[in-house]
Parts: sequence; C-alpha cells; structure tokens
Amino acid sequence: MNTIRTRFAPSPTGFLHIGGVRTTLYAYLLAKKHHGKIVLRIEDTDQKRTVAGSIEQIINTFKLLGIDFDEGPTQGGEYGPYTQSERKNQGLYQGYADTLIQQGHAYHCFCTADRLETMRSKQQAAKQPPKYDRECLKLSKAAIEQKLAAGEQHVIRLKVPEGETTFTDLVYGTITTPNNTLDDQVLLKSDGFPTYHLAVVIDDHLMNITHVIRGNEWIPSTPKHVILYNAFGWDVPVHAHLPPILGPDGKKKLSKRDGDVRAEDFIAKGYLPEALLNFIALLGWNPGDDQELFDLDALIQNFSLERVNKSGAKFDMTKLNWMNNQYIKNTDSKELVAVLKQNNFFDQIDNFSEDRYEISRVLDLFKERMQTLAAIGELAQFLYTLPDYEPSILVFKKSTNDKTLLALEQAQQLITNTTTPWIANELRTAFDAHRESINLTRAEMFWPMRVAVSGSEQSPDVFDIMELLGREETLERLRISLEKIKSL
RNA sequence: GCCGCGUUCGUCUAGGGGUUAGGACGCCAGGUUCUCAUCCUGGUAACAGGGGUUCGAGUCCCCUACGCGGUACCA
Repeated sequence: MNTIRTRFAPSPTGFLHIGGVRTTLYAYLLAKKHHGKIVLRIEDTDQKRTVAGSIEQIINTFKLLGIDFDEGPTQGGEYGPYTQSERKNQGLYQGYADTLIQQGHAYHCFCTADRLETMRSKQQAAKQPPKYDRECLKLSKAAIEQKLAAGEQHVIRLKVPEGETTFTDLVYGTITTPNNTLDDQVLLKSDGFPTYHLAVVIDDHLMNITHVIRGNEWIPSTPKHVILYNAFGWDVPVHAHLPPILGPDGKKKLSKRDGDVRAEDFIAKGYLPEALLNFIALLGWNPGDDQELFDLDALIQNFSLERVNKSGAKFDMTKLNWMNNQYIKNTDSKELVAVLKQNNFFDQIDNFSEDRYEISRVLDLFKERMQTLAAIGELAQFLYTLPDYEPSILVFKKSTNDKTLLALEQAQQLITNTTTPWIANELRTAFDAHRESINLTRAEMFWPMRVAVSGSEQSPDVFDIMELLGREETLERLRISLEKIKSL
C-alpha cells in the first residue's frame, strides 16, 4: 500500500489564515490516520507578493496550534528543498518546461503585455471568453531560435490539447471540462520563475504527494494540472477540494475585514488550540454521528475526506465560544494555569500576585464560566482588589436593611469565633445551621455575605470565595461591608 | 459575458426514494440555586422555486432564482 503523503503549500504573503488552518488540519488528519506524512512547502514563486518574515510567522503559528509537519523548510526531509524559490535556483522548473517544449506540450510565447491586453479586451467586447490566441504558436522554429538568441523576453505556455479532461475529486465528485474552455496557461514566467500551475504539479509529483487538499477556488485550474501530469506521463494524485469558510454575511469568504482570521489571534484571545481545531474540523466535516467534541487523536481516528461537505460554512463565533468553554471546563486547572501564564492572561489583573492564592484553585472557581482564557481577568479581579461597590447591592431584593445588617454582623461573629476548618463545605454547613437558628433565609444571609466578599452581585459561591480569600481577608471584607450597610 | 461549483432550522449539520425530517450552538420556558455561570427538562425553527421520473421524492433528472468561485507572466 502506498504511504499517504499530503502537504500544505502556502504562499508567504502574510499571516496564517483560519481557512489555511482547516486545509492543513484535514491534510494532517488524513496523513496521520494512515500513518503517512504531511509536508510544508513554501510557494514563493511570486516575488512581488512575498512578504518578509511570513514564513516564520506561519511556522510559528502551526507550532502554537500543535500541528507538526514531518517535512518542511525548517526540519528538512528527503524531498527538499521545500521552498520553491530554492528549487527554482536549481534550474528545476526550467528543465521540466524545456522537456515539455521538446515533446510538443508547451511553446515559447513572446507576446507583450500590451498585446495580450488588447487581445483580451477585444475578446471581451465580442463576448468571447478571454483566451490566448496562440499567435506565437505560428512562429517557425528558426524564428523562435532567433528571438531566443536575441534575448527577447518570453514565457513558456502550456499547449492545451484537444478533447476534454476529467478528474475525480474526493469531495466534489467527477468533474469533466472541455479543453477548449481552457487557456494556454503560462507555465514559466519571463523572470524564470514557474507559475503556480507548473510548480505545483512538478513539486507534488517529485515530493510523492498522494493527496492534494486545497481550497475549491482551485477546481477550475485542476484540469490544466491534470493535462500537465499527463504530458509528463505522471500519475495524477487524488484531489480533494474544500469548500470555503464564510464570513459573517454567509456569502463571501472569511476575510481580514471580518476581524478574526489570523489563527494566531485566536490563541492570543484565549482559545485553546484543541478547541479551535475541533471547531474548525467541524466546519465542513462531520463524523456521521452525533459526536461533536474531538481531541486531536479522536479527530485523527474519525476523519475521512469522504465526509467533507461541498458547500461553504459560516464561521460561527458563538459556537466556538461554547466549544472553547467545554474544553476549558474539561482541562485540568493546573494545565490551564500554565497556558494562562504562557499567554500572560494574568497580567490583566490589577494587583495580581501569583502566590497570594493557590492559583489553580482560582481557576477551579472560574473555569466553568470562561468562554475564553482572557476572561480570567475580569472574573478573578475581585479576589485581588475588592471593587468599590454600591452599599445598596448588599441587600437581597426580597430582604431588608435590618436583616442584611444582622446577617453581616452574625457572619462576622461566627467567623471570629468558629473553630470550623476553613474549607468551603465545612463553612457552608456551619453557616447554614447558624442562619437557620437566627431565622434568616439562605438568600437573606448568603447574598449579603457573597456581595461582601466579592463586591459584586454576580460571583461564584460565597463559601468557595471565602475559602480562597482566607479568614483574615474575609473578615476585612465583612468589616467594609458593615461600614457600607451602616451608611445606608 | 463565458465556464465551473453550491443551496436542509438564524448557524454548524444528519439524511442518499417511504422519516412525526434527527443532533448541536443560539434563543425561549421551567427545574436546581444566595446571584451569575454550570447542570437537567421541555419548546421554537428548515428541505430556495418550478417542472418532471416514480405508487411514493430533502433524497433521482431538467429548468429558474440566488450565492460563491474561476476567467493573470497572483496564488
């Protein structure tokens, strides 16, 4: 059986787009499921568009996400180099283009940009599809030699054969295209660089790529690639085109304008890599049953290209948030602390001090309500600095000032005198018994206490907070609350 | 313009001739509860339209509409 080899082949034109993450993820899952390899190849054939530093940025983002490539520009591999400009410098593409010419599958074209432009506008005016008119195919061999010798600027074009071209896409099914709708694509540019179409075919073949997984904007040019494979006499790899990930309007592809498209930004905003990956995997793929939560290993086990959808999927932040919360809740608090530290989320907390409380216990308190890791700042702030709250919020809506005062005084006394171990559950039992003895309802007693220790109407359980704060700090906060309630 | 691809609840989706069209997120209601969150229970809501084929169509075929993509010496 052939070992499966997949690849992700970005152009280094900027950051890693969330759509690129899904493409890579699927390629990764397929490879891993079949114990194959995934390679990273940099397609920098357009020098004008190449952005310095973006290769590093992309590689770094994959690191953050926990997706490891088996081969690529940094780790190398037996099919290198993995950057097309380096391959170009080896004369690789030129050689193959020459072979194509010798075999009559391609030809030199000396047409100027101007001529091509006027040709196209004429065609469009005549409502014809714009297509190269094969002017240079009429050139005699001698004329070509002469122009070449004179150093005239030229490109090499594919000579699209007669007939039709068919390929089978694992997602979209069999697609047949009449060749007369295909343009004589430029294969090698006048600067000596290959176009995408030439480079991708040669490199995928040379790197033994078995499955080409990419966005469906490539469907229309796939027939040209198939023609090239045939011209070279190479096997055509399996193609699987992926539907787009849509922006909030549900129509256009998710783009920079829509805000969060940088994969790295999601990490910075407090999404766990596995949650993000899980969510993205489900955008266009499903296992066929009702399971929705998959860690990476589970994704690998369950993934198959056959279950990838054809139509675009909108990126729904609401569900991502839900899923992120699922992962946060199910992650051990100690691990969470490490991630939180790594991304400096604690820095948002004024007066934060790492050893003031047992930090993983703080996470225990909040993680069930955190949709992102970044939420810890707002949530845990009151533990480090008691907010200056309105005295009136100490009074439960169905209670009175007098009862609230009583509750707070009783709480103060009980804490001062009790020998109950300072553990949430013990405190809860003790306080519940006491409040019953003084005829206060839970709300009348616990609401004021909770507001006193948290400074907020909304917070976790009062006794959990007290346990964390400790006896001294609890007493201090009760003292403040008593001052406030007396001022009413 | 031409070529291609797509269209099931608001969203992600299941479904491949016979289903009360299922699940999840969201939303609404109720329960638990000192609040919020969590959790539990229930509810709301969809086959783009029109023709066929068939005893019977989300499901197969055709047309239309809408959307997206391609149509570069960009990927």
